[in-house]
Amino acid sequence: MPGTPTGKTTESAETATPRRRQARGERRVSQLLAAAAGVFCRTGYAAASTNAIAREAGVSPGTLYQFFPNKEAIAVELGGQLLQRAHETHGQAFLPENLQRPLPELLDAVLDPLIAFNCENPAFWALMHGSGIPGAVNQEHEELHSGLLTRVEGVLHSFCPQATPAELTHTSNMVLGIFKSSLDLILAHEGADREAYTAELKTVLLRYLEPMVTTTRSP
Amino acid sequence: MPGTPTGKTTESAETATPRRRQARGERRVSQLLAAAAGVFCRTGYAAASTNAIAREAGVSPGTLYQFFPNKEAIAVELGGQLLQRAHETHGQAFLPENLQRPLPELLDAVLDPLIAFNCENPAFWALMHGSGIPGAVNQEHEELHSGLLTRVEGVLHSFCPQATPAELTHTSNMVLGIFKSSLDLILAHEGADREAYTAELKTVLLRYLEPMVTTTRSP
Amino acid sequence: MPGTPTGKTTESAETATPRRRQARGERRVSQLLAAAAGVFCRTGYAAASTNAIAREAGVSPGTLYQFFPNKEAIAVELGGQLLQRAHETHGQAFLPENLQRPLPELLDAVLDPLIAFNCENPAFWALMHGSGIPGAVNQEHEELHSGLLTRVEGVLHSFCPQATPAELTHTSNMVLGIFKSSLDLILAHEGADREAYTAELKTVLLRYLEPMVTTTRSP
Amino acid sequence: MPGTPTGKTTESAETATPRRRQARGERRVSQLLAAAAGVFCRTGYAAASTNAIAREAGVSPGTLYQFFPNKEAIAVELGGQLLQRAHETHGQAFLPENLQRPLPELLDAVLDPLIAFNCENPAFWALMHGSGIPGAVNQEHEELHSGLLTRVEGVLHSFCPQATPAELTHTSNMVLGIFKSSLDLILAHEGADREAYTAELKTVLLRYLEPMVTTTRSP
DNA sequence: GATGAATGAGGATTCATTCAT
DNA sequence: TATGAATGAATCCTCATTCAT
Repeated sequence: MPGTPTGKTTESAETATPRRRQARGERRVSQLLAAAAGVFCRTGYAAASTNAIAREAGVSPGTLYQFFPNKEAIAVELGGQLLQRAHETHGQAFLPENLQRPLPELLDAVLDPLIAFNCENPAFWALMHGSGIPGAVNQEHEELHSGLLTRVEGVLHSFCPQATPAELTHTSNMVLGIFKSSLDLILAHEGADREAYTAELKTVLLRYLEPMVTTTRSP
Repeated sequence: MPGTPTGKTTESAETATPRRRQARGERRVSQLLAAAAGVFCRTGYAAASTNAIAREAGVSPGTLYQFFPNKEAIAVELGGQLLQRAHETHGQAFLPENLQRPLPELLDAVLDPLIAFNCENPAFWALMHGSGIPGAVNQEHEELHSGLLTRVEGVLHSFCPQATPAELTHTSNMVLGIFKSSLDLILAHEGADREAYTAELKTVLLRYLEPMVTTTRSP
Repeated sequence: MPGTPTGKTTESAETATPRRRQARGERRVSQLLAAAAGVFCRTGYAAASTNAIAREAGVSPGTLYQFFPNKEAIAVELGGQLLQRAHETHGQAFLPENLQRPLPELLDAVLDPLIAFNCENPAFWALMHGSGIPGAVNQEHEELHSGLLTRVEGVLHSFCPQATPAELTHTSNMVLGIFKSSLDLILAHEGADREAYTAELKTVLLRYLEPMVTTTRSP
Repeated sequence: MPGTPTGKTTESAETATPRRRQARGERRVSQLLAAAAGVFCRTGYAAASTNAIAREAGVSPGTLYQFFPNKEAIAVELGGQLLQRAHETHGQAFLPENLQRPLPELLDAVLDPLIAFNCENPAFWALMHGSGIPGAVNQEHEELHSGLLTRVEGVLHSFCPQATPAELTHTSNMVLGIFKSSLDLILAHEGADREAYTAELKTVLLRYLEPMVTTTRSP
C-alpha cells in the first residue's frame, strides 16, 4: 500500500495544527474550570462572578464565553467532571463485593473515599450547596443531588430489600442529608477535629441504619 | 390610681413626643423585619435586595437605612427576634422537668415545637442557610448558629455529664447538622411525607444519642 | 374658618418638601427624555445606549433606571410625549373645517404643521424608523405608526366615503409611506432644498389623491 | 482546438495552484456573501454579527476577515453583487426601446422586474434600509442608493430633457423614496395585498410623473 | 424621621476584530 | 489560507448605600 503513507502525510499537514489548537482549547477549558472551582469554593456559586473566574484564569471575559455559554454551564461542566473523577477514583466503593460486607466496613469503604475526594475537591461541595434559596435548586445541583440519591437508594435497597420505595426514598434523603451536613463539619475542620467528625458521621449512620439492616442479612 | 395620670401629665410635655417617636420607630422596625422575613423566604438572604425589603415594607430605601446600618444588620436583628420568639413560644421545651424525661420523650418535647416554629416561621430557616458560602458564614448566621449550639450543648451536658467539652461540641454540631438537614426535608414536604421525615429525624437522633445517654442516667 | 389655615399649614409642612422632590424627579425625567431625543437622533434607536443617554443627561446610569425600567420605556415615553405635543401644537390641522377645504389647502393645512413639528422635533422621526429590521417593528414604533395610520384613514374616509376598508388601508399606507420617505428628504436638507422637497411631497399627494377625491366632493 | 490543451499544460506548473487558490477564494467569498445575505435578511444589517455570518457560512471568523476588512465591506460587496445581478437579470428594463414607450408601459417594464428581483432577493432590501440612522447613512447604503439614484435620474432626464439638474435630483429622490416605501409594503404583504400595493405604487408614480412628461414627448 | 433621587462599581454577556498556529 | 482562541471595550441593567431636602 504505497498510497497510505502519503495520505497520512497529507492528513498530518492538515490536522497537526488543529490538533495543537484543540489542545490549547482544552487546556483553556481546564484552566477555566480550575479557576471556577477556586472561585466557587471561596464565594459559593451564586456570588461567583464570571469576570472573577476569567480573571482567576488569567484570561479576558470574552475568552470564557468562547468555551461556556453562560455561568451555569461552567458549573454544570465542573460538576460533571468532578463527578466523573469521583467515579473513576472511588467508584469501586460501590462494587458488589463491598455491598456484601457488614455495615461498619461498608460505611468505611464508601465514606472514606467520598470524604477524601471532597477534601481534595472542595469545589464539588460548593456546587452541591446551590444558590441558598430553599426551594429553587438550580439544575446542576439538582443533577448532582439526584445522582447521589440514586446511588444511595441502590445501596439501601440491597440492604433492605423489603423496604417500600417510599421508605427507601425517605431513608436515602436522610442519609444524604446527614452526610452533607457532616461533610460541612468535616471540611470546616482539620486534623483531629476532622477525624472526630468523620467518626461521628459513621457512628450516626451506623446506628441509624443498623436496625434496618441486620435482621435482613444474617448469612 | 392617682399617680398614673399625674405621671403621664408631668412627663408628657418633655417625653410624650419622644416616646411616640420611639413607638413609631419600633413599629417601623417591626414593619421592616416582617418585610425582610418575607423577602428572605422568597429569595434567600443573598438574593434579597434592600430595595425589595423597603418596597415590601412600604417605605423608602433611605428609611430602611435609618434603622439598620446595612443588609446584614437586618438579618441579625430578624434572627435575634425570631430566636427570642422561639424562646417565648417554645422555651418550656428546655425546662428542667423536660430534661429529666427519657430521651424519646425529650426529643418529642424539644423537636416538635422547634419544627412547628420553623414551619410557621420559614424566614428563620432562610436565615440559617446563610449565604451558601461553605466556609465564610456571615455574622447573623454565626450568631444564630452558635445560639442554637449553646442550647444543644446545654441539654447534652445535662445528659452526658461525663463528656469532655470537645466531645460535647462534636456531638452538638452533629445533632444540629442533622436537625438542619432534616428540617430541609421537612419543610420541603407536606402531609404524610413531612410526618415521615419528622419521625426519621427523631429516629436518627434517638439512635445516635441513646448509647451516650442511657448508661449515664439510670436512676 | 379659622381651622383651615392651620390645616393648610400642617399640610404644607408635609407636602412642601415632597413636592419639591417630585419636581426634581420630573425635571430629571425631562432631562433624560431630552438627552434620549438627542441620542436617538444621532444614532437611531437601536444603536442608542442607555449609558450614552445617561451621560448626555449628566447623570449616572443608575439614575436613568430609577425613572425608566429599560431602554424601550424611554422610547415609548418619549414617543408618547412627542405625539401629545404634536396634538397640542398642531392638532387643529385635523379639525372639521379643515376637512371641508379643497384638497390643496387641506394638504397645506395638514402637512405644513406636521413637517414643522418634525423639523423641530427630529427625535420623533428617529423613533419612527425603528430598529431597521424589516419585519420586526418594536412596540413604540408600531404604536406611533398605527396612530398616524388611523388618522390618515380618518381623513381619507371623509374624502372618499365610497372607498372600501381595504382600499382605505392601502391608500393610507401609501400616503403614510410617501410622507415618511419625503420627510427623510426634507429633514436631510435645509433651505431651498427643504422647501423643494416639501413642495414635491404636496405635489405627489395631490396628484395621487385628487382623482379619488374630486368626483366625490363636487358641491 | 489543438492549442487549448497545450496552453493549459504550459501554465499548469506555475499558475495552476494560484488559479485554484483564486477559485477557492472566490468560492469562499460567494459562500460568505450568501451567508451574509441570509443573516442580513433575518436580523437587519445593524444587528447582524460577523460571527453569525461566519458561522452561517461554515467558516471561522478569521477566515471571514481574510476576505473582508470589516463588516461594512461585506455589505458593500453584497450590495454590489446584488446590484450587478439585478442588472444582468433585469437590465433590459432600462434599454432605449423601453424608454421610448409611454409612461404606463415604462413603469410596468421597469418596476415589475425590480419588484420581482426584490421579492427574490430580500437581502437587497435589508441593505437598503441601512443602519436605521436617519442622517448617517453608511457607505454601502450610500453606494447602493446613489447607484439607483443615478439610474432614475437617467430615465427621468430622457423623459424631461428640459428639467434642471436640481429638479431632476429632487424628482429622482422623490421617486426613489416612493419606490422604497412602497417596496416595504409590497414585501410585507403577500397575494392580493401585494398586488394591490404594486398597483398603487404605479398609480402614484404615474400621476406624479405624467404631468412632467407628456408635454415633452409628443412624437 | 422620612423621602426618593443619586451614585457608581459591578453583574453577565456580546461582538468586531486580531493573532498565533 | 484557515483556524479558532483571544481580546477588551461596550452592552443593558442591578444594588447597596448615601445625600439633599
